[in-house]
Amino acid sequence: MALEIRPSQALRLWRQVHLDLVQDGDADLSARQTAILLTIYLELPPHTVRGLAQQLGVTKPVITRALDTMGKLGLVSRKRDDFDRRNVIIQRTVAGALAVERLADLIVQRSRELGAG
Amino acid sequence: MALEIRPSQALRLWRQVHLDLVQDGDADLSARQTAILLTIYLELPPHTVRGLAQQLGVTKPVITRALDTMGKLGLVSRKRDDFDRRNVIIQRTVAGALAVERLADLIVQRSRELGAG
DNA sequence: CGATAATGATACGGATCCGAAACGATCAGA
DNA sequence: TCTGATCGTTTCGGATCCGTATCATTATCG
Repeated sequence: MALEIRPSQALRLWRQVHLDLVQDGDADLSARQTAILLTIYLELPPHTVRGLAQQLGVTKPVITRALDTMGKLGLVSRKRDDFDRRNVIIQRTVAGALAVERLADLIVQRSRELGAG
Repeated sequence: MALEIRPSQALRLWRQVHLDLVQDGDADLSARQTAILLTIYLELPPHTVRGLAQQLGVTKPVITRALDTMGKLGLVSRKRDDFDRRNVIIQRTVAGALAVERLADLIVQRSRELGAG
């Protein structure tokens, strides 16, 4: 079930999708923000600041700031953990789910357009 | 010759490669910088500031700044066009070619590890 | 020559991000 | 209770980036 892709195809796919993301006018996320967003939407909850920091190998303030930014964009939301009020649970949103879905469709579409390369 | 990939696979690939890029410690490039870098290394030269700005749909200072940053990282270099000294020709470098090659290998490797998803 | 156009770089104010350190709030255990 | 650990946030100085506007240099053409 492994995906068969050649290096030149991989690069063209990577370039084209990034071009689309830049041109779509949506606030383009940094690599870190992208990794955080997709981790939240692909991995099993619950997600915490500390957990995300560990998975990404970055410090906690990086996560806090990324959540601030993506929260303003409506891509994620935060909620105190009622069982341990030190924790913050990061939650998905409708807008975030839609954005992730759009990204998936974009990658799929651009990969279909790849030639033999 | 189209690449068969499902949305969930696309997202897992996107996430994993971004995780790798963040963790590799290399200065992670923005979406714009990535698009610029790959355009320089995939499209036929010569590349100019103006041409890149048009292809990306951004303003010229964005390109100038990105070239400053990537120049410091050794990923690209600049050279005056001797036939029209208003132009600046953006050139590839050995370090840049290596970085692009590493990115390609990373994508290929991670795509091989995808399950049926 | 002189006027106009084109190119890439720079100045500017504002926004964002970084890592390190410190902080307040909360929990756990003696 | 109270001491220490844990959690997420905030602060700090410094760096980067943004878009707009402007700049110096160079080319083009009358």
